[in-house]
This record gives sequence, structure tokens and C-alpha cells, in this order.
Amino acid sequence: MYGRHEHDSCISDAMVAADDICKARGLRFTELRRHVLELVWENHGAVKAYDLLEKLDKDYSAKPPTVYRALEFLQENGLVHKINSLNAYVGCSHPLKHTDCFFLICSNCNEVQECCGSDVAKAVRNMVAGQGFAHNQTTLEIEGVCQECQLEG
Amino acid sequence: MYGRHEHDSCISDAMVAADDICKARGLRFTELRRHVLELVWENHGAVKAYDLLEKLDKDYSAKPPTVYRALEFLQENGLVHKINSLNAYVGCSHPLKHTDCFFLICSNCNEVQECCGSDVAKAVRNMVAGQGFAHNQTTLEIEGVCQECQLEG
DNA sequence: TTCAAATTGTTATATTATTACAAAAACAAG
DNA sequence: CTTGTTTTTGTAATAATATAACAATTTGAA
Ligand SMILES: [Zn+2]
Ligand SMILES: [Zn+2]
Ligand SMILES: [Zn+2]
Ligand SMILES: [Zn+2]
Repeated sequence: MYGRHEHDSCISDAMVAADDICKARGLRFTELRRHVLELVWENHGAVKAYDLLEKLDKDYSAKPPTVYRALEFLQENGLVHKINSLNAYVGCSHPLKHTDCFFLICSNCNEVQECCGSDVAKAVRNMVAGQGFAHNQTTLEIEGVCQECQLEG
Repeated sequence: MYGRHEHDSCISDAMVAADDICKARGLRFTELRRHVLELVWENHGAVKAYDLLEKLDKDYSAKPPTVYRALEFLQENGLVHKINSLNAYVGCSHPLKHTDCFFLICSNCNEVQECCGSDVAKAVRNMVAGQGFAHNQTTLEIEGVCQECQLEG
């Protein structure tokens, strides 16, 4: 039901981490925001805003701004990332040590794996510095087929 | 008017290259497709599809599918790239040797520079291979401020 | 209690992109 | 050239993604 691993703990871990972060930063982790984050974490794939909206709509009578505002809050605080190549959103798997991350997107099972702190980031920094470019934000999204799917395939 | 360099040659170079590529591959480089590519190349920034549409509309009575189809053709044949983080399109600056490219996007002057064949690509390949991931497509878009803008700033 | 700030609700609209089907143009074969 | 097929373009409708503007509510602090 939840993919390849015991996924319940992913959600609960993420929620605990989010709680801690919000508490530490004096942010209001409201019911709505919590609920949206839970929905984002229902699986390890990226979720579309309007799918979140539909799910939310059962409890709340949500309209687009509701979900986009929650996503904005979650993104600003590093709890969620937007995958630009999919126009979709994914929970951050390590919000406390998120730096120079990138994403491996399996086009077979749709899981998104977040990777971090690697030589890739170093290479990007070097290359960019060599060009005299002052970089703020890196979007690195790699589409392909994950190992599990290759083995199954 | 055209940014920092003598830009006319960029357009004409790109059109010649496009001509050659289409001829070599037996593709139909129609008036419409040619026109769209010219419009994309009017500057070195990324262009929105609906801005192209407006410009096109003066001559043709273009509707969205017209421009999206032309962009699709141009993308398939490596003459144009989509910048996912901007939902916008940019002319390929080296369509014949385009491999493992990435983009430096200046948020001040909006120019997009396409870089290619670097250590970054190598690092990506290594990292991804280390994860057992079979990658097809890499989206690497780096937002920041270009050197010229830093000097002027 | 009162006030200001932050959050949420609501309506409308903007932006980006695709589907479906009809017309026209280009091409290949006879 | 004519015919039939494929590719391209036109057109209308609609889907998918996202934001603006303003009102109502909740929250937390003074
Ligand atoms: Zn992260
Ligand atoms: Zn997979
Ligand atoms: Zn290119
Ligand atoms: Zn610049």
C-alpha cells in the first residue's frame, strides 16, 4: 500500500521533525499546515497541488489558495520541496540538514529520492564560481529509473 | 537594445544551424517553426509561450496549440530548451554538441547561459550510478546573478 | 479587553498547457 | 497530373497550475 518499505514511520518521523522545527523557530504549525504536510507524505512520490486540494476538500472546504499557502509555508521552512520538472511537491526527507540537495525521480514507480551534500554540489559550486556567477538556488532534478524498478523490470 | 553584445549574429547563427540540422535530418523547417525560433532568439533570456503567442499573433492568427506545437518540434530537435523553473523557453546555443548541459539564469538581467560538458555532468553521472539509478534526463538550472550584473550592481 | 498581526475563507482571475477534430499542405506512388 | 496518405496547421474548447484581492476569523500580545 505504501510502496516498498514500512512507510508509516516516514510520515510520523516527518511530522515529529516538522513539529520540532516549527517549535524551535516560533512558527505556527497549524492544523491545516500539518494536514497538508501529512498528505504530501502519504507516499514517496511528488504530489500535485490539486490532488492535495481534492484530498483536503473532504474535511475542509478547501480552495486553491488554501493549499498553495500551506505549501508556501512548508517550502519556506524547508519541509517540502517543489519539483519543477513535475509541477509537484515532495516532503523533505531531512529538513534539518538540507543543503545542496537534488532529486532522483523514478519515472516507473514515481518515487522521488532526495540526495544531499555530495560531490555534485561541489562540482556545481566550482563550475559556477569559474563563470563568475553568484548562485542562489539550484534546481537539480534527475529523471530515470530507480534500482528497485530496474531489478523488477 | 539586444543586451550586452552584438546580438544579431546570435539569431542568424542559430537560424543557420537550425536550417542545417533540419536539412540533415530530413525535417520540415516550416515558416511557422522558423518564425517561432526567431522569436525565441530575440534575446538571451527565456521566453514564455504566451509571449511568443502574442508576438506571433500579429502575422498569424495563432492560438496556443500553434506555439506549443512549434516549441515541441524545436525541443525534440534540440533547438530550444525548456527552463522548468521558469516555465519558459530558451534557444539552444550549441545544438550540434548539446550534451549534459545546464543553465545559469541571471535573475537581474534575465539572461540564460547554457553550459555544457563539464565536471558537473561527470559528478552527476558518478553520483547517480552510485545509487544504482539509471538516468535519462537531467534538469539543472542555477539561479543567481551573472558576472556582468555583479560588476554593474 | 483591546488591538494588531497572522492565518484562513472566498471569489475571481491569471497563467500555462492539452485534447479533439477539421482543414490544408506536402509528399509519394501510380 | 491524379490519388491516397502523412504531416502540418487551424480552431474551439477545456484542463491544469497558480495568484490577486479582499473579507472574516483566529491568535497572541499589550
Ligand atoms: Zn530537503
Ligand atoms: Zn522506481
Ligand atoms: Zn542546448
Ligand atoms: Zn545578469
